[in-house]
Amino acid sequence: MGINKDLIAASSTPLVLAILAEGDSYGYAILQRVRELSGGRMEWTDGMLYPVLHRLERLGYVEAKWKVVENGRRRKYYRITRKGRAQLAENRRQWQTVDATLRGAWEALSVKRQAAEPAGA
Amino acid sequence: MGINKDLIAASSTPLVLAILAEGDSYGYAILQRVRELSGGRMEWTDGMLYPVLHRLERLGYVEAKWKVVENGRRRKYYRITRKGRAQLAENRRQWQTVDATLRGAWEALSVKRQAAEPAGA
DNA sequence: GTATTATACATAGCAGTGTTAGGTAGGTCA
DNA sequence: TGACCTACCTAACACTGCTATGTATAATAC
Repeated sequence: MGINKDLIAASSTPLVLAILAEGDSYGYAILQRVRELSGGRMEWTDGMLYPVLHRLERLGYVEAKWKVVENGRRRKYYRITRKGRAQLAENRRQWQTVDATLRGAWEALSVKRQAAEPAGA
Repeated sequence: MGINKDLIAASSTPLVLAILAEGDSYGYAILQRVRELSGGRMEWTDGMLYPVLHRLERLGYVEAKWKVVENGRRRKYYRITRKGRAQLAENRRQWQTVDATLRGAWEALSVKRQAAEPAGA
């Protein structure tokens, strides 16, 4: 069911940056957006997201600003920086490289399987 | 240039298992196969691969056997187990879930960009 | 009025894992 | 003799997600 830890680690930065590239957002809303984008198949915990946001801020990929919403509740809004957009593009390129490699490996398997069982064995 | 650490971590298990599902292999050859499958874009170090192989063995996903080749050199061949094949299928499913989510996020961005710059601005 | 849930942020300690660097050893070729 | 490739292994380090916990306010339910 759940997505394993390494995959979460690999996807958290590009996914958060991509969500912020859509527009400024804050922690809680980002969690919901991830659930939405994944069709409910990815469920991030807030305990893992906030450290990610802090790291992105420390690296200069995002900037944070406190805001008070109508209902009096305070939110920390994050905005992607120019540097963050460059990082997003780089992350995306790397992901696609690895994805192409994995697909190649899986393809090699199915080709092999077909060769071993010719004509609907 | 290089692929970042988290992506390596996320892809190492499914990639090694997929390579072994093609047929038994050993450390050095696996490194070459990764380079080949990625078109030279992924370069694993042996220092990261051997711990991965040992972990997969500890988890019961692969079995190892020493062999002596014609030239007298010894190699440790790895074979994927039934449990390893199940893990490979699960890893593949998870990867595709995350990949679909990321592609959705990128797609949302390009749609947004087109809306902001209509008719070739 | 009070308990529960949802919103909203944050941190501490634990465990897993890639990186860097180094070590062992045999074969090939100039 | 030296350089390079093959072939395996490990240790110390740094990073980071996970789990658990804490704080606080608003909305909802009882």
